[in-house]
Amino acid sequence: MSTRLSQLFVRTLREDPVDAEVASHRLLVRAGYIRRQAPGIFAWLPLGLKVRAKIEAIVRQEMANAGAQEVLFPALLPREPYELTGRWEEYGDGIFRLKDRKDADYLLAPTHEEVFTLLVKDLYSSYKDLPLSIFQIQDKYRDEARPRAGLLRGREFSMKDAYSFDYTDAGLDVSYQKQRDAYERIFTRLGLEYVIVQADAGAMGGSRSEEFLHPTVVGEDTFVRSAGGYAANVEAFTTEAPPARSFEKLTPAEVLPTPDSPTIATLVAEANERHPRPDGRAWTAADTLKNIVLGLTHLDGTRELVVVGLPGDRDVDLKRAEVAFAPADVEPATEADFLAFERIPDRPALVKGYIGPWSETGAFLGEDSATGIRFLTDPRVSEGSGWITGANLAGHHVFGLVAGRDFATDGTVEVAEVLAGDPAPDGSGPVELARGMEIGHVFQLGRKYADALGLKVLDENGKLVTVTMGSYGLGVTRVLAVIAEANNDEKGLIWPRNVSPFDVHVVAAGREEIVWEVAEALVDSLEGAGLDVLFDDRPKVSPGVKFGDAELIGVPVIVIVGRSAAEGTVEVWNRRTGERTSVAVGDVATAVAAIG
RNA sequence: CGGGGCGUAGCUCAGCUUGGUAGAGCGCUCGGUUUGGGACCGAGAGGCCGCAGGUUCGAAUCCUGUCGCCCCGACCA
Repeated sequence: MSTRLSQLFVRTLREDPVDAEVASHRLLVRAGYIRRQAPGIFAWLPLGLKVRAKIEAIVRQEMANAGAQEVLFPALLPREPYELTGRWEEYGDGIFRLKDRKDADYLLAPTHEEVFTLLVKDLYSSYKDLPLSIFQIQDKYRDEARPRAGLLRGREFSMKDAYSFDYTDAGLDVSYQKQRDAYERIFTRLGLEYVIVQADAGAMGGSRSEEFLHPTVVGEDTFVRSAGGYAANVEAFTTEAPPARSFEKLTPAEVLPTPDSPTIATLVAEANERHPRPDGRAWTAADTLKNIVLGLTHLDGTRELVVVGLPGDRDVDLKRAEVAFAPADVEPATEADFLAFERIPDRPALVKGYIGPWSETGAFLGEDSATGIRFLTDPRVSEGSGWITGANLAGHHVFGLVAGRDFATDGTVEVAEVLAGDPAPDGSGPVELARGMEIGHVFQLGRKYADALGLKVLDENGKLVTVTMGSYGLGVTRVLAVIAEANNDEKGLIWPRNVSPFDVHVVAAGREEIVWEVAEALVDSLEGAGLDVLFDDRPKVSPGVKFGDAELIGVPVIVIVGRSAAEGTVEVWNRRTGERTSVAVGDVATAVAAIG
């Protein structure tokens, strides 16, 4: 096949579009792959569609390898299935809803678990039909609060979503592994670096969940990884508790005056000045126990105050807190929360800046304490660890307060921020923090949807069993953007060969008749060799413009037919390395094939 | 939802402070000259200056309101 640039529906832009910040967005628009229609919604031009189709082809091959069959659901769906699982409400403002002429509710599907489940229920009723894996490549619609970065977070995006159906947990493990393997092959073929991180399975009720993240500074997720191979989303990171220590040699706790020390920084300074450590080492923030009051809003609307205690050198990571307290909503306690607490009879006052689990009159925090406020601590607050913390008395802290001896907790909680250098929970060394973009997610859903929608089959014993499911998402248009993000330079895009819109970009540079004759013949022969050729045949366009467009469009191999055409040679230009070599016309196909 | 910025030609922008009825570059059309790194000359097409009120003899410009967009944050399977 070949396409003449003079005929291709495209217009490249000389300047960067003003609304594009990240490289992939900027370049895909500039090079004429996509055009914005509305925030987070894009039209696809021929170049963009060709790349998209190549990515889809790779995905389809690997889905077939994994034994999944392709189906296609509409993007426009009725309300009922989503009503059955509660997601019509749960999604809130996150979905596009619409009504038909009879005032019936519809939505543009944000994801398709429900209808996949219902279709299987419709067709299958025996264990003999399982396992089953089916998938589609379909557009999803989410009314994002803030679409950003072009294709990286859109309101309309293409996703490959696969679902597996098994009637045993062991079967689900096998199906899950097949998809997981397929993802590894897909991203490897696409040349995309990826890290598989443990994800939070949380509110979805699943048992196993892993995300494929592509490390990139424009990524939206923060994850951690260790040199020893541990990787996890920060939401899923767990902290190893130090071993319990004996209390025996520890000195008793002591209340000391610390006026004007409502913050950790002032407390540490004051402690070092007025109450230096007996061993001569300086107090640090990590020696203090910071007690943060959080306000939880439970699903039934009730409000609960919770205090979390964590080492003073760490802040609460609200994303981790959301996971820890799911499904409740979490926010720092508000003034209204403190006022409401004050109005409860027979409760001691919370002294801001001096809150702690212990007071001279007994336990202050915890379900069985004077306040009755639930008190959870970071795993580092292990039995036998000693702390400086608030004495619930303005201007006073208690020093040497020992967990398990002087105060008790209602349990541990993972809400502290993760810092670079923290030890990985599997002992594989200290972790580093990195940014990543989620490009795939494999997820053992378990029986949540099958339960809600009544998907059961008869097993070998003639008993009805609920099917267990997995869901496996891969953002096709996001992957396209991520590839563009990872493969460009200041001149434009540089596609990997197997997703490039064309195999080779032939540029005719020069006005001599011979240039055009040689170029035409070359295009024919490359086509004959099975290559998909983009031919810049524009007659009155200067070479500089053609070279610039070729670099912008990003086909990895460019062939320049120009001043040496008469001698039967052309230049083969490796877009990625910039290297240009003179090649006899007859050897071009071989030279092109040699460039990955 | 909070913070910041911006709406003038297809694109990137100037003009607004100090009101006088629309500009540049690129792109596009026609003619000619050019042709290995975004050429040049000449002639053109193209804008309800986001929208609605108001002030004024007169508003892109001043005032009020409104809508929209972009960026950062919150949120997000």
